[in-house]
Amino acid sequence: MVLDILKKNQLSVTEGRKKILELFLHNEGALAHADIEKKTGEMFDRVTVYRTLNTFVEKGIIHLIPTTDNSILYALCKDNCEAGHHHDNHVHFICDVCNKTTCLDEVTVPEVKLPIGFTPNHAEMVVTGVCDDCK
Amino acid sequence: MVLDILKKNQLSVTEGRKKILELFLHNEGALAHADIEKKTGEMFDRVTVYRTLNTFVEKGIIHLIPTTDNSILYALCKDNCEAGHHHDNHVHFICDVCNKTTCLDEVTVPEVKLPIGFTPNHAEMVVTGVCDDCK
DNA sequence: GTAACTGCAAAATATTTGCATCCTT
DNA sequence: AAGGATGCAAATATTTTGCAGTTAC
Repeated sequence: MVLDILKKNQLSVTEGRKKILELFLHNEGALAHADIEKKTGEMFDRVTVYRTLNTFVEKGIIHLIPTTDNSILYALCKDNCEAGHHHDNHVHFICDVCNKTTCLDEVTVPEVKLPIGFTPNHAEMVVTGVCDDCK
Repeated sequence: MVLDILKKNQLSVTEGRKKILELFLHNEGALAHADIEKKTGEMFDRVTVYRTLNTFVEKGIIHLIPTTDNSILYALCKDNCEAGHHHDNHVHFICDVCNKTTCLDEVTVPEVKLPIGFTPNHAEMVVTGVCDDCK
């Protein structure tokens, strides 16, 4: 699985990439850079984590989730993402209690009617509240 | 106008707060910390800008706009915001060309049906594309 | 006069870059 | 073997904190 994804994206298979990609595959929900550092411990250099995450975003393996604090959240993209162009228009849910972010893959971002003159390209939606685990 | 807002929120009227609030009032769209520093020049200490923005957010004078890069964008709240609880559920638009962020006050965030177990509290929506100025 | 706000210095944190070395193909 | 990925060091950028001095009310 991990190998398939890396190869499909023409990335050489290294320990760091394998490990970080596994984290995303096993960990339902989104991860921040800090989460990944915590989960990988002393395994890799901090810089490697930065570079790996950037590479994954560029290739369309993971995508960015909008946040209001100044943090960057990453989550796995579903099948139909291509490099540089994502089609992941599903809603993201951030739990106020456990702070975990979940991709609601089955909930698509609704269309909205924009004022005259505005041409939409991509829409993101984030809902906060209480998640299934914390209810 | 500026004075009214500050007094209504029980904030003492200082040069920094007046100036920064004016920036938001005159500058349609959203501002990042860096924008404000640029526009105020050497007027205030960098730390004062940080503290002022935090104060404004706490009081509900401005609100945070979700972004996918790790930056914090601030925009004026409309009338019905209270300290600690915003009712600004309008859509934000970020232009791919000029990069300006606009509050689409007349476009409200649509409701979405969440999976069972999830209880919504607040929803944010960001649309990217080409704005009225750049079309 | 007192409480609150500011500026400065410094610490803590986060991110980027260059380069030599190592690993993948 | 060659190109790409990594680790380390260091430069940059960002944000927070403490404290003394100043200002608003």
